[in-house]
Amino acid sequence: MRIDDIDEQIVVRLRDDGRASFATVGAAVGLSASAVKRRVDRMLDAGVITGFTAVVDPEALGWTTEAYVELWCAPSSTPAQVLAVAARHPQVVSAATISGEADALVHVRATSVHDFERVLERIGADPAVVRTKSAIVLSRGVLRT
Amino acid sequence: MRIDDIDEQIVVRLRDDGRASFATVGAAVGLSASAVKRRVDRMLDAGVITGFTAVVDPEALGWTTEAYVELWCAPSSTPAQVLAVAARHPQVVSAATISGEADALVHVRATSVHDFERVLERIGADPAVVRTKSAIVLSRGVLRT
DNA sequence: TCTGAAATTAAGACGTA
DNA sequence: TACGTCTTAATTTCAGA
Repeated sequence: MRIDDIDEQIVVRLRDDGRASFATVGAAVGLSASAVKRRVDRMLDAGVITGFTAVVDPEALGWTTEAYVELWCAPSSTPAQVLAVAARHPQVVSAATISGEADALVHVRATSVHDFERVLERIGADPAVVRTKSAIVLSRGVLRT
Repeated sequence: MRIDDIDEQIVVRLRDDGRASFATVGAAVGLSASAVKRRVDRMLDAGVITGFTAVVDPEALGWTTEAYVELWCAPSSTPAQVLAVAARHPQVVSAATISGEADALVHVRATSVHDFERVLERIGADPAVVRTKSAIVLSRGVLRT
């Protein structure tokens, strides 16, 4: 899909405030509300904008423990299978196969260190996973997801 | 702040659709639109809900290269300083200090491998950073951020 | 792309339990 | 304190130019 300059400006405004009215966005980018809506609908259809969401403070909801886990997978299993293993747990925020020593990197948010330990055990217990190596997050710098 | 069961349900709905109307959310959780609005406003004030945003497909906007970079920082510098270094680059999606061997882990999105190399060089050139070790993302599994 | 009208929604005031 | 209802202003949505 073709994204022009105005589309990008619209995306920037909507990332900044996902509930901004089309009229407000239009005023900022120099279009009418309906023109903005049509562009947004088009980007939603094309998958450029996946959707809208509320940004929540994990700590406030009790997700106080955060960690990154490197995964080594068995020779007989594919990294894709390992990702599937990770995705089964609701504590897994993201998972990706990577270059380098480990095969995959998993981002986990748990309600406690104990909760994290449980997830780690379950992931490690899967036959597709040979070894794990985890690093607990001490403090957050940026989070621009 | 006290979050009750209904608040959590509201958060779930708004995470699923950040532009859902208060009436729609209310119908789902058994409240009137104004009651939902009051609760959402309260959660916004309390910082439980940080805001609303459009979820964008990075690939569609040209951010095709993704990587994780481990950082080792100089003895004279604090991990917090290292995070600040990372945060200066718009390509840095997130940064956190971690336990384990490395001092920090940085999540980067760049427009190309070349673009990523440039960021990596700049971060590595900072006096607070002693060493970096990066892993390029090969494929994404989940991304529930 | 804009305009304009109809339907929907947001936002706030008011009364109640 | 928290809820629902009601009212008004703003917004969305879709038609047509």
